Amino acid sequence: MARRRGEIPLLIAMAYRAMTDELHARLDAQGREPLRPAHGYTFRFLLGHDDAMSVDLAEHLGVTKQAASKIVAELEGWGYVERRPHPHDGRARVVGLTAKGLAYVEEADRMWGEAEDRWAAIIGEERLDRLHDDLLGYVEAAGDRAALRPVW
Amino acid sequence: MARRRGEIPLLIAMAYRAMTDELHARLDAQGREPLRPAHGYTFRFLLGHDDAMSVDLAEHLGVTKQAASKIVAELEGWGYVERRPHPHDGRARVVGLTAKGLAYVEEADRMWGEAEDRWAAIIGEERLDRLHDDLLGYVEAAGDRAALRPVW
DNA sequence: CCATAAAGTAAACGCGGTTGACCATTTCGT
DNA sequence: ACGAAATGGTCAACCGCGTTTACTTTATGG
Repeated sequence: MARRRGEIPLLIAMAYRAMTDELHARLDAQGREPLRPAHGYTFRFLLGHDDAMSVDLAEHLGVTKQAASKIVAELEGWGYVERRPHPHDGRARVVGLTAKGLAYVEEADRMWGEAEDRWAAIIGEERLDRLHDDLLGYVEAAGDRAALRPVW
Repeated sequence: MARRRGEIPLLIAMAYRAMTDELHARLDAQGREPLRPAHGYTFRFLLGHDDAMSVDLAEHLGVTKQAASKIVAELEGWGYVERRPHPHDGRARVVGLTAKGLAYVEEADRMWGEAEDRWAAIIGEERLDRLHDDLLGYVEAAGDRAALRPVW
């Protein structure tokens, strides 16, 4: 297919939009709390950082520590995360996923997996593998810029 | 490379984030008005819809007509778009890009093109072509869900 | 030790969207 | 053709979610 220069970023934006749309439609149908992308990104961050503090989350999401603190408080109220005192630092609190939070991530992964399957049905598994590698190549080259965080 | 199921959507999110980040950093450096992604999406929509009304833009962006109207008013104030009375409908106003608006889209396309070039340097032109086709395949299958609009 | 930095909290504000009410014009049903 | 409903647009009030500003408490390092 002919490719106009500069078209790929637009396609990425559209694909991203379509996929998140689909996920959130399914989440709504489950009658969950109104989770936003920032919440999902929070869960993923906590998964990979065992003794994370609010301030670490703030840096990862690219927001102020107050905003991160609000997000954590909200998620704590819903039972997705919990805060414990930091073992060595009296000022700090450690944020961690609860069983409910972990279950959400697994559920989301299943849904993303299904989206992938539908994609695979269109272009095939091998091309999906290459797509994965190509995306990974770009993301790794982008470094910190490619953090998993909200767009605006 | 090994691929975890459900990983691709996350990579798309990261790639999207990295690319928009890069574009907006460049726009800031140009000393432009503080254009947001919704503005860019507005320009693209106007490009493809010659006699669009605010209400059409609202539907495209997935916001209320009041919000779309605010966006148009703001862009009009900055000189990127103009509003003219609708030829056949006394209630309506037709929104169109000005020369400045058109120039912005061309500038953005150049920047996206450069982002593509850097990507091509990593994975090669042929793979970029396939990436384009694969993304297009997904986006076309997603239909209306894959509109070019903000994510949340 | 004491000055500075760092984690967290609280309150006021601001931006960008929605909701609700309304006007003017157009379209539709009978 | 005429009245009712629908449509494009605007205005004002509100609200969610982030920032700014200010402060408290605990660590850290000359």
